[in-house]
Amino acid sequence: MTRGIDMTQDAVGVYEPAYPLNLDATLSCGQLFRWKKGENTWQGIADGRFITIRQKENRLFFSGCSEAFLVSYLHLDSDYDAMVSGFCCDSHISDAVCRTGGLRIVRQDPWECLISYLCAQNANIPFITRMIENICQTAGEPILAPDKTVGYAFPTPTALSLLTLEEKRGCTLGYRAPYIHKTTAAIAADPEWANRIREMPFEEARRSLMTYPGIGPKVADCVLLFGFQKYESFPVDVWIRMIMHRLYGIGNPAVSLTPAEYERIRRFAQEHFGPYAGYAQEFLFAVRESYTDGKF
DNA sequence: GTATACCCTGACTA
DNA sequence: ATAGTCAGGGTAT
Repeated sequence: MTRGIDMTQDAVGVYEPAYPLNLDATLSCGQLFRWKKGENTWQGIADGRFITIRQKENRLFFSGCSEAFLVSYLHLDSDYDAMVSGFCCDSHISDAVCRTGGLRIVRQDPWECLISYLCAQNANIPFITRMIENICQTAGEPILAPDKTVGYAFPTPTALSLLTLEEKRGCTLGYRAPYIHKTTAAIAADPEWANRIREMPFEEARRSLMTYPGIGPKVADCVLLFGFQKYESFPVDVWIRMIMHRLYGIGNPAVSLTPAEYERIRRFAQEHFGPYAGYAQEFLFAVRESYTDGKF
């Protein structure tokens, strides 16, 4: 601003993170669904704006957002080494951290995060991406990128609540459509929902999220971790269960993931890794391909 | 409390 | 080519 440059629009900014960051790992690890990588540059829509980010050595070249937003979004305002050393309590997790150094849990918008992970149940990443894109095109505001291509912001709760159930089904949401329909209606009528949950202790926030239709333990844990920065959250999917069994002998991947089983695994992880268990989970997930050979 | 069928789509197999 | 199978999280019974 001081030099007449509008850093909130398409001017380019440069930022040198004070703590380690691996942008590729951060944006491609499956926590986000609206970023794609071009030549060397990541493009995405967040906070209702087109944003580009490129990492070169220890510098970030970005456009479309303020430096303050970038730092907050990528969680670059916290001491990485202090955080990571808190849960690097054994050789398995230390190995995963070394192999994916600089992975960050992005601060997502709670509302977008909640709907995204409601879509994510019983789906893979390409499918989830399609569902979210359909939602944005159907109910989101169009956004013109600097290169004149048109994208769509994630819709507000009100905008999404105005779609009929059938219009939501048209977004290839399948049986998730009624869940999203009801949950959206509840949230559109209750603007304070996120502030309330943010203030709650972890278990209470978790129970509160699980009262919304279609939100069970897994989706709730993802929303707490990615949308509310409750880093003790430890979402357990089939990958994490398999890894936890292999590395720590906890749980039994041969049977279906029952609620009791889910509970056992997450309690163990929260106890074992501590207040940043969710970060440990992301590192383990990031190296999951190492454990695909053989069966358990 | 716990097990099971079902919801829907896409990817894979026969 | 097309039918059948399966993965995946939440819910109702």
